[in-house]
Amino acid sequence: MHTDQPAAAQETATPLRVDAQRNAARVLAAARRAVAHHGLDVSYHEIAREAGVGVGTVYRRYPERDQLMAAVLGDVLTELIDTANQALDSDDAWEGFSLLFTGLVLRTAQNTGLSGSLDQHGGPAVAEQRRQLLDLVRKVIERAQSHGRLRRDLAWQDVLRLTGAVAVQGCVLGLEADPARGHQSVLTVLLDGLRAGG
Amino acid sequence: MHTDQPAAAQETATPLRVDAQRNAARVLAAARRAVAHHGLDVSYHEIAREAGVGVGTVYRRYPERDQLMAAVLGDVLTELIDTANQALDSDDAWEGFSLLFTGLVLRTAQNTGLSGSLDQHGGPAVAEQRRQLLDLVRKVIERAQSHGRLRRDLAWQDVLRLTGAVAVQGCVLGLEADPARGHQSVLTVLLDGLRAGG
Amino acid sequence: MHTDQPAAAQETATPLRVDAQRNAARVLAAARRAVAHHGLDVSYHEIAREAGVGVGTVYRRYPERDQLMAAVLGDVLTELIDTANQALDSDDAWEGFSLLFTGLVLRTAQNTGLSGSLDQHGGPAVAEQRRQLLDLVRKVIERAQSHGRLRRDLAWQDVLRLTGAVAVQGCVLGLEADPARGHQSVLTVLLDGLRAGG
Amino acid sequence: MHTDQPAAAQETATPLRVDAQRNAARVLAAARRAVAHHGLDVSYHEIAREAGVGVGTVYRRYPERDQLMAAVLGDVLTELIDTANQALDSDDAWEGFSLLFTGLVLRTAQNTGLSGSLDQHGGPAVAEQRRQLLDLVRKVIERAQSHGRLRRDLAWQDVLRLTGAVAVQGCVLGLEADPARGHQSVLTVLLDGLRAGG
DNA sequence: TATGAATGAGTTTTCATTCAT
DNA sequence: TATGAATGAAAACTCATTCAT
Repeated sequence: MHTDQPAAAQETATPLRVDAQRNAARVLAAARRAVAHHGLDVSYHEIAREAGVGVGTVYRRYPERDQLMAAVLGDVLTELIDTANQALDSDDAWEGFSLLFTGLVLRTAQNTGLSGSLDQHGGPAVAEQRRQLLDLVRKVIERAQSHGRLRRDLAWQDVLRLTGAVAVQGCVLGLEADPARGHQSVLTVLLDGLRAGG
Repeated sequence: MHTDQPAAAQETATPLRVDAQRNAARVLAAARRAVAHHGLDVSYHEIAREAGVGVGTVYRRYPERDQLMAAVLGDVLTELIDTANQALDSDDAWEGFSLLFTGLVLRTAQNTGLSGSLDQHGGPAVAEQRRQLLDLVRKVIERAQSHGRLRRDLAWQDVLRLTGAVAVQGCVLGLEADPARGHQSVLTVLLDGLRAGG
Repeated sequence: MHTDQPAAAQETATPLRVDAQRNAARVLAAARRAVAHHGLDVSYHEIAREAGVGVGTVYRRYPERDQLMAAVLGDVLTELIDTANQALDSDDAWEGFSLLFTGLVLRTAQNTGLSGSLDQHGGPAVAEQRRQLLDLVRKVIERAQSHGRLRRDLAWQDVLRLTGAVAVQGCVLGLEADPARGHQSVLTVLLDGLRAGG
Repeated sequence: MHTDQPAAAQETATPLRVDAQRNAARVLAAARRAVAHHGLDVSYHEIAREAGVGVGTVYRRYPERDQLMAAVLGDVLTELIDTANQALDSDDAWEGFSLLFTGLVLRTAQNTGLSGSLDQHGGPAVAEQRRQLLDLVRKVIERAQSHGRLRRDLAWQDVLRLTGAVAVQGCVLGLEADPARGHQSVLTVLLDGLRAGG
């Protein structure tokens, strides 16, 4: 959980800030959980209840809904960027790719629909993170392709699209979700389908 | 679009029904479009506007929101059952499977989230259709597996889970949707990953 | 039940009229029952159901709600005018008065709230009936007073006001209605209170 | 007007409640007025307008219509119970009775129809108040009867029934209401009719 | 600064009235 | 002429957002 602690220039701030900081973190965490459970349309009341604070507190921290969602997304992106960097550091191009791909699939599954409306809004910070992540992803993919480990008949965007594979599992058919097994088998098929010579 | 025209034996029924029938079909079609565009939470007013009728008409037909959603789902299921039957009729087990799988993926993409709440509600008719479709799907999958065309290390439910693959494309990364290409490349990878010996 | 058979100049009307006439009577009777049960705000749908016809039929007969209520009131007034005439024919002034008063009380009890809005609307026919009845009532009351049988410290309007005595029995206290006994004891007290020398 | 100020031991309660308390009282008072004017079917918007608050506030206080009506009735009952207690304290049995009876008649006139649906609903608090009031009323009546001041040929329930006497004045005849005189003359007759030896 | 009561726009729902059949 | 489906205005109700405490 990465809170958006802006800069390091507030040493002399009021001591109250300790409380505030704790609350901010609580709200963000609650928001991630709430979004995961109820989707993008969670009410502020729901988030407030989840965080154990009043609605007003959530509004004080995030006056605009976009800001809150951007924070949630930013939190996810930060984690993904970490993963992508690790992937790029990996000696084996395929291993790196599959590590990243797995991460993307899993995060996506938890944050269905998130970002939809954040394409336009969401602020420059998130946009920058997104650009950064996409750049890393492209590099990981192209490295795997140039090493002959990842099929080349796909644009890197197509690979990214497969990321949503487990987002809504058999939704129309009302298949009961089985996260544990489900994700694994789905990933196996996807990676087999993506591997060069597959 | 399959309207719920009960039986074909009502030539002598009240003439009133002509209008009603037309409207019922219009409402259902509008509901499908509205749900596809605006998600499960479309307002009745939106559906009415889309159908070109008054709100009251939608309410007369579907006093409970669940009933309406069940009808929409039922409509989708009917189409899928048709596809599944065709798939089973196909001489080639793999061809049949890929036909059905493609259909499932595409329908799922259009109806993300639908059915979620219909597991509980939705009525026995929808439940029956669901059971029927799942049975067909299982048969198509097992036939392809027994013919050695579909990898055997997957339960049929896992195959079904892959169905959601294109539901939310690269959602967390806010990749612009490119339906035309997107679906095709995703399907290629999925089918390659699923084919026996993949 | 007195239907509003307008004039006698329709001997050559279409034979369909038999049906219509029957329906008109049914609707009026249903309206009286419906008003008695549900109050002045009964829905046309309720009346139609009670009458066993479609709503449209009720509307054809009474396009305006006032017309329907006026018809119901007219029906009641006709009966009361009959009673008032009998009262005036009675040899004994007190007996006549108490006969009429009893009738008024009982009718009123069944038609609570009726007429409220008909003061303004309701049409000239009802207004005429009302004038006629009030005139008769006044005569009956004044005769009883001049005969020394009815207390003289009351205006005839005050007597009329007592008519509502049983309209809403102990309404605020939610006393279960006991029509049979209730009306009788209430009437006894009222008549005792009204009798000269009471 | 008795607001439901629970106890008098909350001096140290949250200061928030000051506003809320004021609004609660305002809403209840407005509801009484609104019900008196427009009947039991007043819309929540009307009550809100009358109270000078938003609809939401009325809903927050009374999520169910029954609750609101129960509160209104409870308010009336509280007043009547006060009156009944005073009546019982009176030295003169007849004076006490007529005081209470007058109060009942007047309140009833203002709250016609109220309570009807509250027989079933309304909650245990209202039921208890009702029981309490009925008990007091019975006592007042029986005391007046045992003192030979109130006619004995009436059950106490019959006396109560006379309470509705002015609820709907001359309703069927559309007599213009004249509250000032009307109530007085009606009461005179009723009390004369009720007095022992009347 | 945190709280949750208040607000009112927007949605859901009902039902009086019209009108095609 | 009778019917009841369709209509849409108005009532009931929810909930995102504000703001007094």
